[in-house]
Amino acid sequence: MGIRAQQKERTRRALLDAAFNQLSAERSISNLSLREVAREAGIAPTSFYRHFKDMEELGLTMVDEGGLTLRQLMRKGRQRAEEGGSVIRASIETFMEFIDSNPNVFRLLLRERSGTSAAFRAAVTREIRHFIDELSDYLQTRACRRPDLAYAQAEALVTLVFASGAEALDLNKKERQALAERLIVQLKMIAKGSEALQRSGREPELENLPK
Amino acid sequence: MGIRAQQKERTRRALLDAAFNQLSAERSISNLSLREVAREAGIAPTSFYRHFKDMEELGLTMVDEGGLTLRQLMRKGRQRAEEGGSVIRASIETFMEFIDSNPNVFRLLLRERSGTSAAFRAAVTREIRHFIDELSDYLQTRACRRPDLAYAQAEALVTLVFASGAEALDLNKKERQALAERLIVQLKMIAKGSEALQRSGREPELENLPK
DNA sequence: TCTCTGGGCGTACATCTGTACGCCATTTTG
DNA sequence: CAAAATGGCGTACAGATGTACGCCCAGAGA
Repeated sequence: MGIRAQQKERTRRALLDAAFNQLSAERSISNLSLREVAREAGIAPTSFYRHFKDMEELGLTMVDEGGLTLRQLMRKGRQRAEEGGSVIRASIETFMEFIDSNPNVFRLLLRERSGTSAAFRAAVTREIRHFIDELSDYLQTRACRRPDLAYAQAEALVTLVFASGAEALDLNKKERQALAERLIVQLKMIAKGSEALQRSGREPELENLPK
Repeated sequence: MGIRAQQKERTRRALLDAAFNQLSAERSISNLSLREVAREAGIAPTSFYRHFKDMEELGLTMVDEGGLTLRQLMRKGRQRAEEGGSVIRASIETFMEFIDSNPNVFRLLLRERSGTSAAFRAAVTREIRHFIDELSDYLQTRACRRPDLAYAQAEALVTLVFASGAEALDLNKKERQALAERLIVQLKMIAKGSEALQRSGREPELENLPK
């Protein structure tokens, strides 16, 4: 890569890093200012346009990167889990660690999911659907769930875990512990309930089974 | 009430109405401007301060009113339900009607729950906890759940219903239908799972029962 | 080597924001 | 009836924001 393109990529990163850096509990993408981001990145405000057309474009990139970060982390967590232990429990732990170590990235996803930009909302929704789909596949192959049940179950699991993560953001350690335990109970409910529904739904179809 | 206080209350309402009016899918509380709200309410910008110290204070009032609206509606829905039919199903229907007829109020609650103001987040969380508590009581008295199970179950139900509502905002009628059916399945899972957990948890304590 | 491209800069401008200050007019209070 | 209180207004200001325009100069390409 040319020396020119290299430098360009560098300042682009600087912009993204500056933007991520300015996120906090009190500051979301929509109240970032072009000028302030440029300032922290060490370039003139007008130079911003050499890299992004808009703050909206910057934001979309951030959402994508945030989603990617989370997805990669979960992939690792799943690997770690398959070396022994419950995949679901390992996933939750990984997810909670993510929230703990990247709270602002999680806040980003959380907020933009219901934010004022349809493009952002769609991007986050897409990201979450990835999770649901992967989990749904897992439930189909490992727990032998019917596709529709698997999807509904996966969606419920992800929804509850995500909501717990959101709530955890404002809690202290002790309260988080209680929250986590409640979450486990809720996931168990879903697991047991799904099992029950699967059984009750299967019998009428027995006569139609192949072989 | 004095003629003076009456007029004051009127413009206060005008401010709140103007603010609610400016909410939309693309516009949240945090991008309302004092000047614009005052303009739509028909008063000078500086007169705003005669009613609210801040836009923050206006916002908090809006959150409270939004929560109240929802709570009142759900109360009505529950009454309607007790005249026959499943309370849970009726609650869901009422909730979905609320989202359908007051989408911006729902968006308000949804957004501020993860917004940038701790006070707003707390207010919405308080509002949601009302629901959970009421539902939890219902489950304890009507379905004889243990308190901890009842609370976990109620929380899960509310979380899922709320999440479905949020998702519904961006969907067309057909997609909403599929979403609603999935939601029913998920709520059934939780009901059955909770039942199972209650049974499995009760037996070891049988010998300690009074009487 | 010479030319061209493009990242970065500074200046400049129009627009919007919140809000401090002081005045007026009417209601309320004494 | 006089005095105080108060909702509302207009003016004014300082600061911030996005962005149009034009210049410069280092690297890319011929």
